[in-house]
Amino acid sequence: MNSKRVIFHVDMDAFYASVEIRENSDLENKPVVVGVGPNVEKFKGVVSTASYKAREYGIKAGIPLIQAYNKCKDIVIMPARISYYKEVSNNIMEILKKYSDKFQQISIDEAYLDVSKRIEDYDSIENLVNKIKEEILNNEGLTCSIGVGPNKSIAKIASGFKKPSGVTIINSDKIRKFLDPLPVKTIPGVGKKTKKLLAKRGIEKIKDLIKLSKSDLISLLGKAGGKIYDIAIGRESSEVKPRGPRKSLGFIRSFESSTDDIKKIKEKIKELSKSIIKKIQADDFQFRTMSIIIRFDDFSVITRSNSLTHHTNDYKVLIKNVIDLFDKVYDNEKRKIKRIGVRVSNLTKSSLKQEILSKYFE
DNA sequence: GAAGACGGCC
DNA sequence: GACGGCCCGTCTTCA
Repeated sequence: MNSKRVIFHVDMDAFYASVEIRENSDLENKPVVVGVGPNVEKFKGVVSTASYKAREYGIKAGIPLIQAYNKCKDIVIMPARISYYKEVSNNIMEILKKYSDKFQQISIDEAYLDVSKRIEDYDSIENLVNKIKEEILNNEGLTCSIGVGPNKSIAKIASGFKKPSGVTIINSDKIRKFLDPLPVKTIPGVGKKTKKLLAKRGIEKIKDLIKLSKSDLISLLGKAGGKIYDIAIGRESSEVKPRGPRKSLGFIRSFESSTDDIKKIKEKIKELSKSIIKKIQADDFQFRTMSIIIRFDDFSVITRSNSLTHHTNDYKVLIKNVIDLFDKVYDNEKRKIKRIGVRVSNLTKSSLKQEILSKYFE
């Protein structure tokens, strides 16, 4: 019996920015930034993805566009075209599926491949990695980084180790050598907040982290602590499994400047609701829970939600509930609103019941 | 179970 | 100081 797995994590390099550069060769080697927000031309918004050239100036995902501009006056800002990036993504995911026994898409530009059955030795890993990189480059003109490891977490950390267009292969006997010196932040699930919490206790590297027991970490970080521990000791063992159906769907939009104009806000809520219904119906979903998300100009956020007893995909039902939720909140609020969102959850496929029933009657 | 806050990702 | 989301999933809390 050989239960040793070989997992690939494939991660596209600066995906959105790379697609834009592919579409326009003038942008090559320029500090390109894909921006999202209410008016990216006027620097109202944030960086979604920065090209590697832009990163040399300290520009990275999440920072305000105006900050990015201040770091480099030559930046080229491209508004995000998510639906187009999704098309490109689909092409890439089809390539990756072909080369895997089990496949799991994680996000628009990331996936896990379980390739255990296709691998006999180190050389065959290298061959497979190169084949995948080559096909993506030839077909789509894009580069990716690939991490290889005995489990998903190590593969993921490895793919981020050398970028862009990197390949990092971690054999089972090199796990400690690889993980020990890495900062805790490289562990998936450890963000700014967890990093800070650990730093207070002098824990900065993964080798510091594994000095604690699993129960120490759980009492410190809650349930997440257990997962983080397993990853740190190299024993995370979750399966590569196909992505399930989505659990929620929402749209969120910022105003160019904060507003308390109720009419304008409700107009936006209707717009967002309409988009949701359109998408929900196209994908043949129904929902049972509806939420609004409000961000005020002081950056505080509140969400309010409401569940029905049955599923629906009706616009009227959504808009009524969502406007009610908004009215309830905004009655006693004087703060201006910067961003508003609508979200539906508790989704089911409309046709699912029929499918199950028809199976019984076959 | 429902609701709401929160964290992480590109 | 500036500030997103064709952004979602999960954790926590309370009933």
